[in-house]
Parts: sequence; C-alpha cells; structure tokens
Amino acid sequence: MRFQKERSAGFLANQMARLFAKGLQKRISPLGLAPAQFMTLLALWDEDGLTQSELVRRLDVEQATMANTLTRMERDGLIERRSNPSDGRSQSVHLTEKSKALQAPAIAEARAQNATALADFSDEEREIFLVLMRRAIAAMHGN
Amino acid sequence: MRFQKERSAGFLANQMARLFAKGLQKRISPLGLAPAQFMTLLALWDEDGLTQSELVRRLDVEQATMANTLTRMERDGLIERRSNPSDGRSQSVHLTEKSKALQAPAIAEARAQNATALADFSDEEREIFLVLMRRAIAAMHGN
DNA sequence: TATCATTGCATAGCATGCTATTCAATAGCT
DNA sequence: AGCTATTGAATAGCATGCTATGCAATGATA
Repeated sequence: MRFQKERSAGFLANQMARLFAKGLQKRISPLGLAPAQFMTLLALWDEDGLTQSELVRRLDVEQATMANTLTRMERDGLIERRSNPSDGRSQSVHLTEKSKALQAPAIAEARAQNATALADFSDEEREIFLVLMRRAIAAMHGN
Repeated sequence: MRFQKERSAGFLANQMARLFAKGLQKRISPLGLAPAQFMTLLALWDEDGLTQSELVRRLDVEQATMANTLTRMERDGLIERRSNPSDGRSQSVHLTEKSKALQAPAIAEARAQNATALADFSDEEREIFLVLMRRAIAAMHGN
C-alpha cells in the first residue's frame, strides 16, 4: 500500500531531469544560454532555417512552448525569424552570428554535464541506460 | 563534433520526465490533483504534520518551490498550515479529510503510470533502470 | 544583555511546459 | 468561385522550478 518514491521510475525521472537541467544551466548560462534555448539551437546547428513546426516535431514540445522559446531567443539575439515568401503562415528560423559562435563551447558544456552524470557508469551501462530511457519514452508516447 | 540528442542522457531524461508528468497529470487531474501536489501528499501520507523545511528535504526541491506548491494546495483544500507554538517561525502542514481520501486512488494512478512506462521491461530491466537513475542522481547531487 | 548568525518562510521575477483558444493563410472540394 | 478543413503561429492562463531577496523569530556569543 505504501508508495516508495525511491522505487518509482516517474519520481526518479523527475528528479534526474531537474538535476540535469540545473547542471546544464550552471554551465551554459555564462554563455548567455538557457537549457531550452540550447536544445533549440542543437536542431538549428544541425539544419539552419527550419520552421517553427519543424522544430516542434524535432524537439517534441508543444507548439506554444516553442513559440515562447523562440520569442525569448529572438529577444536575446540568438535567432532571426524570416517570413516565407511561398507560404504566408510560416516563418523560417535562422541562426545569428552570435548563436553560430556558441556551437562548440555550448556542446562542450553539455557533454561535460552528461559525463558528470554518468561518471561512474561503464560503457555498457551507458548504452543500457540510453536504451532503457528510449524504450520508456516510446512506451509513453501517445498515452 | 555533431551532438546527437538521441544519445544524450540529459536530453532523454528531460523528454522522459515530461512524458511521465504529462501522463500522471492526465490520470490524477480528475481527482483534483496536480503532479507536484501528489508528490507532496506522498510525503504527508507517510507522515502527517511535517514542516515545510522537512518537506523540502524529503522531496529535494527548493524552499521557494515548496512554499508555492503548499500555497496552491491550501487554496485547493488539500492541506492546512498550523502554527507551531514552540517555534514562531515554523508551521506544520496537515492533511485534510479531502486529501486523506485521495491516497488510495492517487497512488493507484501513479502506479499505473509507472507500469505504462515500463510495460515492456523485464523485472531485471526495471531494477537496473532504477539503480542507474539513482546513480546518475547521486553523481549530480551537489554539482 | 546587546549583537550577530542562523533558520523558516514568503515574495518577486523569470524560464519552461502544458492546455485551450484564436486568427490568418492555404488547400481541397463541390 | 465559394465553403470548409487544415495548417502555422500567437496569446492567455496556469503549474513547476529556480535564483535572489527580504524579514521575522531564534540561537549563540562576546
């Protein structure tokens, strides 16, 4: 009948995600970046000029969340929105010189955070961990 | 040089935690509960009358976060705050009849959400998954 | 006892996320 | 062409979290 938090995957997932976010924030805030901005930049560094809806698909957040994140990124000079001549509804999102320059240092910090979290994992444990997380994500998708 | 989100523990942890929260919210919102309220109630069902600072220690969130959560819970009739006669600074947090009645159904929903996420895991995989999450959490604590 | 440090909470301000709603542009049909 | 459905985005409103401050009650100490 008792519910033990320490044995609840959801409870642990929440706590772990908060620690990842907090650690990443501490590392990249000196670069002028916030975690969600970094995630968005990851997609744009991979392919510049995506539309908002494409970003939503790739990062798997709600459209409203992405709209707000993009507004803050534009405010901070990390992206530019350009209207699409062939479709008056959509805009393409483009990197600025500022955000292009942040790619290498920001990615280094993210890798460092992952390394800290998995410091005492063996290579095999890391693989297993990623696989299990992907399976849990897949099982919850849609539900 | 490329950073693959699908191979980043932090990215997957964030996505997984959001899916857990979304699923739990859908399950317990009919009970009039939100996820953070449920987490807080878990501690109080285990031991009623804790102080705010004790709740902070048990749930590992910042004090300000807990203060706001408790304010919303009081607004929703889930808790009562009672002043402590022996220490004018602290208050003890008490369950109400309403929140006492929610224990069994809310815990059932949380278990169901965990079961959904780990549906295709073997017993051994579940154990490993919990152990690995606890180790990642421990590695990030403090840092 | 007067002063300083600690402790327990509240508040302000902000980032992320979500749901719900609205609006305009485009696509598809009849 | 005209009507409807879909699509791309913005906005409102709220919950959770965090950091940074402020403040009052207590404790500790010179």
